[in-house]
Amino acid sequence: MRQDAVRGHLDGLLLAVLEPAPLHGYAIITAVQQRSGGALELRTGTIYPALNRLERLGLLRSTWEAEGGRKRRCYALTEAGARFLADERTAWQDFTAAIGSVLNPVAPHPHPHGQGA
Amino acid sequence: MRQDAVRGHLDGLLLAVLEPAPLHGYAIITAVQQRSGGALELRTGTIYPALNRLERLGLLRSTWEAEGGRKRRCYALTEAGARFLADERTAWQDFTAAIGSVLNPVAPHPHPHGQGA
DNA sequence: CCTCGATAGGTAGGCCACCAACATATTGGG
DNA sequence: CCCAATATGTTGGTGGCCTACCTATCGAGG
Repeated sequence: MRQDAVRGHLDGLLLAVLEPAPLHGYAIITAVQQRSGGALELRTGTIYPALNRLERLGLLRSTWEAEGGRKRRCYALTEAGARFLADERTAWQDFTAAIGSVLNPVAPHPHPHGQGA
Repeated sequence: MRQDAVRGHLDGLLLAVLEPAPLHGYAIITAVQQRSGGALELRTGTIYPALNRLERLGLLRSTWEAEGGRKRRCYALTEAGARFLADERTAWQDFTAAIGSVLNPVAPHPHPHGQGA
């Protein structure tokens, strides 16, 4: 799959994987990969700027945690983030419905006994 | 809806509306608009370059037709175009499945009485 | 001890598909 | 005559994701 295809839907993906529990960046990548059955492989250059942006927007909140001597930046969904995620889910459904109805239109009456297709 | 959202799916949309019958550019715009229930409004600056590209790729074939004194360039799906459209439909399903499974994961069994999972 | 792969976080620059704006021409109604 | 709708295109800009790169820690193996 073209990785570029996530364009416009990245924010929703990030917020969605953070919904059950906070995660750090590296874990977000693997979570998206696993949830999508390996289809989506986000890059660090993609998610870190996005996570910063989402935090600036108040949709995420990050805290530094120490796992051993290693530092992790853990991202958690805020209430605004949860609301935004709900909107993104609605937008996603509208989007797929729109594209889908063009790509696979409902057949205009296949006509059981007409002078056929 | 962000028009930009069609990014990466435009080719499929164009081929799909040309599947039932050939259309000229202006009619393609209105066809996509109608089929999507008004959600998708493509611009001339979007579709004309795309149509030219698809013709160069051999997925479309165009013919100039005269409606009165007015000239129309009519685009028709080629066999290669029909095959490409089939691939695009498959890719669309894979894409929505991937994003969808991240955005709306199957709930891991709230489970009334088991130590599930 | 040193190296290497996995883990972890991050920046800089490039690409390209789509968009906004513009240009042109015909037809028909007010 | 002028304007809106129909009809086809081009040019330049933008923005979001990717490629490539950099730093650093930890554990395993040589």
